[in-house]
Amino acid sequence: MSTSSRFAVAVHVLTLMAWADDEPLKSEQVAESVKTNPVVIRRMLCELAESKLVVSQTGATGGSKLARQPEQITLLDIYQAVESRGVFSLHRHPPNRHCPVGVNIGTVLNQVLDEVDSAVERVLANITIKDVVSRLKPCVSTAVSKVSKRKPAGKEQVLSVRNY
Amino acid sequence: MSTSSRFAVAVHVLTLMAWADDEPLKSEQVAESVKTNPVVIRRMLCELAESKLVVSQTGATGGSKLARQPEQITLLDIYQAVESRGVFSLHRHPPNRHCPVGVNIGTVLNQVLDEVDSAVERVLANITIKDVVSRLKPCVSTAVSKVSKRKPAGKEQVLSVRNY
DNA sequence: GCAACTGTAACTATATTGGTTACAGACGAT
DNA sequence: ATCGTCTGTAACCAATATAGTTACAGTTGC
Repeated sequence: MSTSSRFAVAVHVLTLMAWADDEPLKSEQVAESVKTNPVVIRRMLCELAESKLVVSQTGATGGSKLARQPEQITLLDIYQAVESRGVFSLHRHPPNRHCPVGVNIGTVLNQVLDEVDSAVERVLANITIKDVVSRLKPCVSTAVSKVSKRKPAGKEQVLSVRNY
Repeated sequence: MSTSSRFAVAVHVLTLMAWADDEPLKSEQVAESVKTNPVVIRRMLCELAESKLVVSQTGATGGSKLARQPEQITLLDIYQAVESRGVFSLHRHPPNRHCPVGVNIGTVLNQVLDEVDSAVERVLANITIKDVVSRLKPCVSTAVSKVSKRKPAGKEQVLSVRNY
């Protein structure tokens, strides 16, 4: 699966706005944090605006901010706004209609893929942008303050294979 | 997300083999059902063989068949064999390390993506190739036999938006 | 030995995403 | 009113991933 980073970037963008706390952000500023081109950000902001997750203002002193409170925006909202398709796809071209498996495998696969999508959506529906900001803050406090309030790191927490 | 059809095709292939019931299938035959090139199938069969899901024999009268019973092969096995990466990706390039959000959003996103992957895996782990074959058979019986044994279709079952 | 397979490399074609340039239109400041 | 600074959007290019194709060496049964 060649997954896109659209969801990751969208969460990043909305988190920035929650962080900025109602102060409108310019696409330039957002792009700087995401390290990409402002146009890429504006494109994504348009999609997010269509889904009523952000509001933008044109003109000088313009910018974008959240359309709702951070606790009222779930990751599912974001996922549906920027990831058009489900987690998996079916065959690029339909299989052989004259094969008993080929003619019906699509139906069964669709059932499976729907189950998978539902599972994904259940997870994402339970996390809000406010949650993301909360999860972010402990990291930031250790990064910013000299005297960390966190427990002095017993076992190093390995988060994931996925890395930058 | 540009999802690949690798998982769908792999399930299709293993379902064919379960259907064939221990009779080795040639890549040519499989390709005909999937409607693709035999080499594409052989490539996939190599991956599936590495994960010990199928066994192949070279030479004349060669072919491939399941390495285990259909009820001992889960869709998770297949998923892990052919889809290297998780459901989502992080940013293509790491975000700005000098931004409090940018520097730590990856950590939080990894947590979320791990939760999503786990949810997907829980679903797939509970479906075997035997289940797929079972789900397939009612469709085939209606397609093949003139007199369907199924209830005379009250409400048409809408399965999914996803279609061929 | 021969015919029919698999395994695999090398290449092309296609699709999707991300990045870039360019510019029209909105809007606040002066 | 016009000017500078934004957004919105089109058009295009680059990078990447997958699928499809051709070709051929190696294996195996007859």
